[in-house]
Amino acid sequence: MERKTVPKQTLGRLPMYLNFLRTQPQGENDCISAPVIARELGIGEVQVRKDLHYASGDGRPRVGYQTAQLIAQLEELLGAKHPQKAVLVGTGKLGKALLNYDGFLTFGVDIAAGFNDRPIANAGQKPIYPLDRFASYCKENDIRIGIITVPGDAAQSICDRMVEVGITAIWSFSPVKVPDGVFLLQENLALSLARVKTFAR
Amino acid sequence: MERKTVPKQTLGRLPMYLNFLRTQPQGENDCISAPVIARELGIGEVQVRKDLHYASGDGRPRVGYQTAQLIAQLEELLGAKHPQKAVLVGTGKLGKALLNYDGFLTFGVDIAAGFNDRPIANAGQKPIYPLDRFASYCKENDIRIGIITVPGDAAQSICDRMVEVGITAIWSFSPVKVPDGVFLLQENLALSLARVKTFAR
DNA sequence: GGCGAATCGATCCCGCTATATCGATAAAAG
DNA sequence: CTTTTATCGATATAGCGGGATCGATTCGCC
Repeated sequence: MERKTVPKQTLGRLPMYLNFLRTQPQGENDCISAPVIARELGIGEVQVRKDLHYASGDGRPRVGYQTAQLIAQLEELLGAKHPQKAVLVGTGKLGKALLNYDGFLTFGVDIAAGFNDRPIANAGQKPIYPLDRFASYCKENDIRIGIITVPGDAAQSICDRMVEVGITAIWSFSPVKVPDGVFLLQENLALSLARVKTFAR
Repeated sequence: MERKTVPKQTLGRLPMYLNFLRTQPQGENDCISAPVIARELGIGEVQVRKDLHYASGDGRPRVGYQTAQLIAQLEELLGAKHPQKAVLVGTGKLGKALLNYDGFLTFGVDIAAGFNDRPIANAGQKPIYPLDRFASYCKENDIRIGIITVPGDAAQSICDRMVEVGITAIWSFSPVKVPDGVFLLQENLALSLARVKTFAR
């Protein structure tokens, strides 16, 4: 199983498979087939096979893939066993919610610290530092992942600072733009809700 | 300007344009051109024209688009002109963050009230009611949109109650199942962050 | 009024992704 | 042992989105 370039879209779906598989009952040698996964997740059957082929490559006809093995392979490909540290800037309600959510670790991301322009007490376990320690902290800890949960007008400047200290993947809840070479997942909660609205009858 | 199917990717960028345009100074007849927008947002110039064409269709050569008119057209396309009420259940950190976020109104959704199983003070403007008033409130206000921000184990029962009172579109941050005829947008923040991580080098 | 510059909208092309199809294979059934 | 069936992996096809190009149009300037 050598490095073939995994399509971006596929890369985006792999965590979904992993998440689904983990919720499946697994006996010792339980197997699961692509059609089943496809039906559960509402994806095309062929699509699933193609995606999984990037991670596994050994499914058996008539039975599918060994669940436990497939999970392991997905975790390997996604690096879930090698957690990476992330920082979060903007510890308002949303920021705190993310900071204290413990579900990220199961996908190999550890939000190591939060930052805020004003000192704020944190009810949870993660430390919250003032913003002036941001750059030094990121460099010392070799941070590559940044999360932006500040109000819109401050987002871009935070984003720029992140890029400056070497962060290469950003998850932002406010609109920002990044230079080439930096990955950006733009979350738009308002738009999501707007989409929900269009289906309300 | 009649119905053409707007590509999903485009739909994702439209709020970005709207947001940007709203931050622009607008005199009476100020205009803005696609190349300018493209430069500001870091998008291809042609891309911008194509996207805007779905909403507007009347830009003038050498000047561009009338800013105010373009904003209005984008708002129209995004449905911001016909606000609809929604309810939110689960006023933890995430729930409160959404409840007090004022960006939803600009896209045509008004979260009218929050609900919680235990009485909780709200720092913001929106009321938070105990859960036993949920059904009556929804029926009295003809609510069609529900937001679920409760912990995973309680989500399904909340979801069922929503369906029961006539809610037809649900935005959930915990995994739930809905019957046919009810639209569900399943949000999974852990998955999103996992996706971000796969791009961090 | 005519010329040049800038921008729009339309068309074309390319690459990527999704879907459909097909042969191969392994388990199950008879 | 043979047949049937479900599933895999590979290949072919189609559709969509992104980028480039081009003629058309309008404003500024002479």
